[in-house]
Amino acid sequence: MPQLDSGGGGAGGGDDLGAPDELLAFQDEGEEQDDKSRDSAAGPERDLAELKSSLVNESEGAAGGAEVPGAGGGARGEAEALGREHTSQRLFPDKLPESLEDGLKAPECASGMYKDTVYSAFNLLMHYPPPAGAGQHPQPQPPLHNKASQPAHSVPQLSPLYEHFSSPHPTPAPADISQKQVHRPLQTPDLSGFYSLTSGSMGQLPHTVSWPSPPLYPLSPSCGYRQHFPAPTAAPGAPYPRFTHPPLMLGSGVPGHPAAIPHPAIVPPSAKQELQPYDRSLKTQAESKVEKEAKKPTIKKPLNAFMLYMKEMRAKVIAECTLKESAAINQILGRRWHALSREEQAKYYELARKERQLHMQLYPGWSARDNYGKKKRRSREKHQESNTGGKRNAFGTYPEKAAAPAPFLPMTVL
DNA sequence: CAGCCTTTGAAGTAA
DNA sequence: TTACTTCAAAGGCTG
Repeated sequence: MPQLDSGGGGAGGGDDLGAPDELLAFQDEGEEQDDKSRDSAAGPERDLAELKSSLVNESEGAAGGAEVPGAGGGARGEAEALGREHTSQRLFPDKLPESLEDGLKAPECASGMYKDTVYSAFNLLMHYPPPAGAGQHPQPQPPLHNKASQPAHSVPQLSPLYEHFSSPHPTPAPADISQKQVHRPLQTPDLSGFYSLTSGSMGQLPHTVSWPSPPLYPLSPSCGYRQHFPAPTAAPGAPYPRFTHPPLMLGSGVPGHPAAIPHPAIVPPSAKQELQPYDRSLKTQAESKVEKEAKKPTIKKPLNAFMLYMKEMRAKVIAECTLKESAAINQILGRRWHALSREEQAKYYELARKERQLHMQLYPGWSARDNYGKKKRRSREKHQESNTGGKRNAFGTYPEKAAAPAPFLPMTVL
């Protein structure tokens, strides 16, 4: 389990999933609760569009610890400022305007959501499936995860890794995987099995997770409020919650095997990068080398706890709040994230930790640095603006606007 | 159509 | 060690 409550535990090496914030985020449970009730008291009648626009306006003006005006926003912000030491400078408590939350409480938002649970991803992980091709490996290694309840011969179930690693894009053939990915410890049955997936072939296997007992939900049907209410009304014994996964492919994952599929985190280069034969003939060797490099599929960063949470909850928020803009959804999810109980968050931290572990095993030579510069960056002006304008720094705090704007120069400008 | 927005966390770089 | 940047997901929006 994550070292969330140990206080001093943190030094777990690379495996330490306890980020600084991880602990701090839990420090004001009570305040959060209070916060929720206050939130709940806010009127649900506001128009969502208005809320969205107010979100923009307030986000722009909310830096520097200024209270965002809004229905009850001041009191809420105050409470959070008092209760959360690490977020005392943060924008997020105020960033999502009360109005937006209000809007999310609109009737269409309270339509019986949360019959699912945030537990799903974590529990799935806890039930990592034994790989279909596990038996084919000569040197079975100890499983990464507790699979006590999983019969080794059963049809592989999806792990959460599948969930978020599965890509809508066709997966490149293993042979295309760069040398780097390569040391992939494919002798590890667990891992090979985990990633022997292809999104294209998984569609027919919706996955349902069974739950011993329905938990209570910390979140209310309206967006972002904690309200313990009985969960799901699903019939006893029925799968709970239903957690549908991307389809699963039953390939072996063994290199060279026809069904072997690389890690879903591997993103094939855009087809646009493919060269026409004519063009190719014109390329110099050096250029070809560059092209070849460019063709290497990108190994994505493993998702962190919040990303996993977002991935799981996004659809619910979208359905519940009829929102589609990710920026707004992410704000809601950010609030919900902080509203989660310690235990609930811990599950995602644990899940993320396992993700990282698995990722490390799959791509021993991979570094986050590998992907640096692969995304187009914002302009320097944007960076400076955001750095002085309320965007959080590396520690999750938000610099005061009044603070002397230390001239910031990006490390690299591509 | 590439990049922005927006969130948190992990990991990288620079000083 | 500290301070900061970049990337991870996602989908509407924008220039």
